[in-house]
Amino acid sequence: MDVKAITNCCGPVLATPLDELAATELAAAFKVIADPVRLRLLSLIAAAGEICSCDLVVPIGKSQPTISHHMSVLADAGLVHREKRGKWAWYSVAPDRLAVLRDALGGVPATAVG
Amino acid sequence: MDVKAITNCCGPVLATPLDELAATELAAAFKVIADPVRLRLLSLIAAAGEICSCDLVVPIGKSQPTISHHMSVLADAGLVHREKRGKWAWYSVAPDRLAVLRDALGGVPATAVG
DNA sequence: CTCTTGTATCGACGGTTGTCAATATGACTT
DNA sequence: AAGTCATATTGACAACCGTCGATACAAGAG
Repeated sequence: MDVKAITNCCGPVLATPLDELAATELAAAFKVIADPVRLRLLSLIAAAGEICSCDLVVPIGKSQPTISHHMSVLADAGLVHREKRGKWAWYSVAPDRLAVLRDALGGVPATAVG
Repeated sequence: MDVKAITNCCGPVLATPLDELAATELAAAFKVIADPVRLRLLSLIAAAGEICSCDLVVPIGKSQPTISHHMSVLADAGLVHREKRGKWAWYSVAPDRLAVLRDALGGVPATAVG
């Protein structure tokens, strides 16, 4: 998917007028989570705290290359951490990156609370 | 895009194990806002409070059919309200629908706070 | 070093999506 | 009724994305 790391590029959508660049960047970030397999992967990993890639293929029900592909997308976006231990790849979620997307949807800013 | 109305289908992604159906539904909802033009349309409409469709074509810089298409996607998802007055179509945002998506991204659950 | 095993990459295919030109629809005006 | 203007729909095309089989890469075991 040619994914870039999710950054806190812009204020809340409903509060800030988005220029073309910011909108493109934010849309690309939302595309990362706009996929059922990746959403299930995220919730699986979050539920386990930390999980081996080998334990993802069966519950998701997709081929190993497909899982690997989606995990690369999530990792490139910074939504999960990847740590290789021997032959295995262990993943954990990066909740702060998800929070960036949540903050873009209005609501309470992460730090700049008055 | 064959869009369905965004509903509060599932708990926070990082808290709830998503089954296949819920994940598909949530992913479809995120796909609606995973587009730069639609994000800019949302922020434009939010900034104006209420805006005529005729005032969207020029600032976005896309053809009239393209704008109309994106507005239909947003309206079908329930993210904007459409009101026809004579020849014109007036749009306003539905912040509660965006909030559904925000709540799915973890953070504070809407009601079930301990 | 060779074999096995877990993971990543490559190449290809099918379905989806954003875009526009052309056209249809619907509403007001004269 | 005919004309005009704003919006919606249709059809077509190019680009993109998810998927898988085949294969390459990497790390431990024997």
